Amino acid sequence: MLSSTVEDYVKRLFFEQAAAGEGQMVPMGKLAAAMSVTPGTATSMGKTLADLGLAEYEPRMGVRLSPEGEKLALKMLRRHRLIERLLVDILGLDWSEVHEEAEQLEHVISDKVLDRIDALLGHPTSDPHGDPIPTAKGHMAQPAATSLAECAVEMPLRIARVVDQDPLFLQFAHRHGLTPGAIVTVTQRDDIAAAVTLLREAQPELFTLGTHAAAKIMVEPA
Amino acid sequence: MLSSTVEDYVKRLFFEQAAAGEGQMVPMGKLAAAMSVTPGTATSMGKTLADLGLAEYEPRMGVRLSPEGEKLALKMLRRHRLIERLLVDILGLDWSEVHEEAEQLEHVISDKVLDRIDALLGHPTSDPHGDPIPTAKGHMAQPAATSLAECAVEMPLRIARVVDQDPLFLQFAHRHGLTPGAIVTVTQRDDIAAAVTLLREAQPELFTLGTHAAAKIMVEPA
DNA sequence: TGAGATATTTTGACTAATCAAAATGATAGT
DNA sequence: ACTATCATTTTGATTAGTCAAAATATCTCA
Repeated sequence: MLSSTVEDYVKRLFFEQAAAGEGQMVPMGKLAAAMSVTPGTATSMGKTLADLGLAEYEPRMGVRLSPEGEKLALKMLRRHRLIERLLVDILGLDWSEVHEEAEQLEHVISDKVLDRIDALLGHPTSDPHGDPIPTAKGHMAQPAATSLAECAVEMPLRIARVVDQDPLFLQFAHRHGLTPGAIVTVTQRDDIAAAVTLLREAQPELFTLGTHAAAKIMVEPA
Repeated sequence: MLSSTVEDYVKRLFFEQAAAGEGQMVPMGKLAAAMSVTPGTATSMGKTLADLGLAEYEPRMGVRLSPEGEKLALKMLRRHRLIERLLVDILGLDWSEVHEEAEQLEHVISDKVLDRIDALLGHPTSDPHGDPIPTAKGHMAQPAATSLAECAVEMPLRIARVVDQDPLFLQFAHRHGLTPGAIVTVTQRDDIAAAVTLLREAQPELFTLGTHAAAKIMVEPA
């Protein structure tokens, strides 16, 4: 049985590794910062992960998930995202508050219960924020990679994911109809003003938001 | 924030205290046995509970929950039992397997999520085994106290609760229609044979079970 | 009242996860 | 090639929860 601390490190490492790209080693400092822990703690945990066969650790180089570790990370992601869907679709919680809840629940839900949740929800492929849910076998669809800050203009697009867990941002996005599934068209992008103006299918008025916010809203061809 | 270990001790203490009756102190040995822990561990935890204001601890006498502690215990019971209902009614798990699951989940479900579960289930008053669910305010109905091993004969009775968490026993009970809500009539009780014979509303044949098993099935007037 | 049995408490040790701070290694820039 | 800087690792300490085993208190019964 793995501790939930170990599970958290593995999950975080997965994200850091994805950000670093292509099986790069993640430096201990990065991992420490991501886990809000001192560097020494990250080092000792790096060794622990290696002992558990979940990662490779090279002194002064960093850590990298092993195939085992990646499998675990994907399993955690599946749990997390299915739980978020349950909380929103069945229990009616707001999408802005489910991340924190799921963060706790993902460590104690059994495989059996998870399967039931999956079935009850009709085997969903994405969570409330649009993030893809890995399959039970550990396969995850490639998520949309273009944001409103860089997409083509004058072309109808579907919002695929909103990549920010901050409740305030999520509430803002919801208030303005910028949730997964919504269709929008960027009418103008002004690099000097660092702003993006767009037309939302449901509303007649134009809406402008800064590129920093726009970069968090991922789209795909409608 | 209280650790889940503390929550577990408080819950267990609540049961031990109920078994001892009337605000009696629970000896450390009892608590240790109930928690499957050495006596020394129970002693040190007793002091910890006292420090947290959850119990009174008197050396060589035992521990007893404080009003605070009782409130917490009832809260844990509410969580546990509502979660069991969710697992059975919404997720379709078997009543024999939900106890273990709930044992984990009860420590990480937030109050908000619990309220949603309560509402979704329509504010149920008992869990799948028939145990009463305390209200949010901490009030719990008095559970049925007469078992098939001691009830009146030749009188139709409703099964109110089945007091055993062992999956094997629960599966047995279910297989023979001895679940909360079922109507049965004891036709005969044989003290020498240590057996109880009963007629189940749904089935024509008589059914006999030993008093040890019968004592786990609590009934109330139909 | 004293001896033995039994329950409880104490003590010392262990593990996982953490921090602070000291030690060490690597890097880059003159 | 030397040194200043920065990242990493080590070391020693802490906390919660646990055990084993030794010490102590209480109870019972003769």
